[in-house]
Amino acid sequence: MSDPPATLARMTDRWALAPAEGGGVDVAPLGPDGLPAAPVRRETDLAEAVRSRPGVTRWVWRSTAEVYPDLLASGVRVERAYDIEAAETLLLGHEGRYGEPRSAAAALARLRGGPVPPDPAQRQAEPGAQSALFEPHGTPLPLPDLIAVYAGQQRRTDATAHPDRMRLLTAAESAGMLVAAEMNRAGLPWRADVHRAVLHDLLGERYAGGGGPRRLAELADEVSAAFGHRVRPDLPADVVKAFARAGVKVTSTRRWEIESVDHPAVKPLLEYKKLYRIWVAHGWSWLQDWVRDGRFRPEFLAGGTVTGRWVTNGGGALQIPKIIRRAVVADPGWRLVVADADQMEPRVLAAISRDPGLMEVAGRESDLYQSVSDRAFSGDRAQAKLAVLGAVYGQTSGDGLKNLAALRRRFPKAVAYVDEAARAGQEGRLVRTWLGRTCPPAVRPTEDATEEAGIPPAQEEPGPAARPWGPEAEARPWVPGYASTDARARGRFARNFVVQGSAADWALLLLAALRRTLSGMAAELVFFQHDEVIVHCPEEEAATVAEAIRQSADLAGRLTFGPTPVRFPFTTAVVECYADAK
DNA sequence: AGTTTCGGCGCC
DNA sequence: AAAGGGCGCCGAAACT
Repeated sequence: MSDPPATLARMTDRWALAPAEGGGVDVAPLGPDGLPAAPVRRETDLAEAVRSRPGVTRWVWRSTAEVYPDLLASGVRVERAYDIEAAETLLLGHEGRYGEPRSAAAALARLRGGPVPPDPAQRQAEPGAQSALFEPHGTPLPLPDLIAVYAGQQRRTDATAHPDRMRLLTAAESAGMLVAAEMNRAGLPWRADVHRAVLHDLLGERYAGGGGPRRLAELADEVSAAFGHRVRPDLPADVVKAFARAGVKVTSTRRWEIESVDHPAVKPLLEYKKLYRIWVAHGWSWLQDWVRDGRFRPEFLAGGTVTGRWVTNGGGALQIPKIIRRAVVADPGWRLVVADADQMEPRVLAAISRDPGLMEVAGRESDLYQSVSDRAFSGDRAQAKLAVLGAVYGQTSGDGLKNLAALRRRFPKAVAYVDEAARAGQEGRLVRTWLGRTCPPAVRPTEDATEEAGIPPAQEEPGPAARPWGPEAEARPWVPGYASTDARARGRFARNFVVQGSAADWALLLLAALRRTLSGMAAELVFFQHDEVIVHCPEEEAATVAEAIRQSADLAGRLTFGPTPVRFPFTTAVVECYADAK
């Protein structure tokens, strides 16, 4: 290594990086304007290029998923990154251009005025899924082109209503992608033997009658006996028919509907459904598929949803049943620090709406739902919680409405905030999180579906009134009133979006802060689920980690929402087993 | 026979 | 009592 790179690294903290053909890598330092401060250098080894420049505080690259796993495999971590394609997705959304191709190559084409290439991965996505997912190894760009896109993004960021927030958002999303890649590498400690013991305890021997577990076979027999004839409890149609023969009308076999039925088959049936679920979703074959060498390795995808929440690929990592968490056990001498944000959504609502009453309540660390109920629900905590969640989710009937009225009297600005989001969503206007992540005004069908339905590829404004979309739009033309269900659904989506999405903004900042604090330690982030993190660390680091989480939460609150009295307390447990955390 | 959708339920 | 947001996963059913 010659020494100019190291020198430059001290002068300028941002460098751009792009893998080059033949396993090499191009790097260049960036000036304050986002343009190269020195000529592009071709180097032979990606990891060495990064490792030899410890002074770089932010690496600008096309795609974290393209570059970072290789770096981690070489034992190299970076302090910060800027993910150009993640930023492009956020910027396009903010500009009301959801659905335009988001690749760096597309961004370059828009910059240069050439034909815009479609995103290859987008075509395969689910209709309307709007996944932020990209093939990690999409079209690479030469570094000078990539830098041009980056500089353009800086200008577009500056042009937003709140450039500081947008910068924070792109930085936070990029940090999330670093964390996700690191968590994917670490894996969640998982004791297969404990998992098997739990399964045996619940389900009996793996192979018994009919090839399934013994306990399921027994329960199926009990269900059949209760009906007086053979019924397969895993077939909804079978069960509905059996109830009908017994003189009980049910329209589905959903738990809440079956629960109220008075019939001897109900009890074994519900038990069967509970255990069947464990068996198919987290049973022996799941264990075989997803757990290796004492680790469960799902693939975390930051920015996998439009609200900014993450998703996982494989193994249902964000839906691990409580009972199965028994198998998540720290390594010998290590601990799990499990931290769960307390009443995150109403606290976020307080922070974004600036409702004086709700901010005051959320300014305390004590149970927020209890405080709300003391003020508006005569101490009935359960009602208060339902009312708050109903306001956030857009409940439209039942006791929720009555409770919503009570909530509105005491916390008018908070309810007005989500009401306005819902109205904007219904009317097809843009709705944003606090940091500027933008809700798609309407979900657009894929190009294929659009062509089939004879709908022109949407260029037009979303329209003053929400219009139906997709194949059924042709079959059922929109008339006022008729499609209100769709418009209302979009209203509910938008209502929830501002809260869930702003909460996701905050959670990303939390992760970023926590990651930085942990960087010199043996501790590793191993799990993240919306408002909950797990850090795996040596026993002696546990107290430090717990404190780091608390401080990171405070910092994230201040960074995300600016000066606010709202607090974001965590319930933190230091345990050997995840199941013991609650 | 292979692919997509549905039903139900797990998590937040 | 019964219902509102976001996801993923599985087998069965429905389809091509």
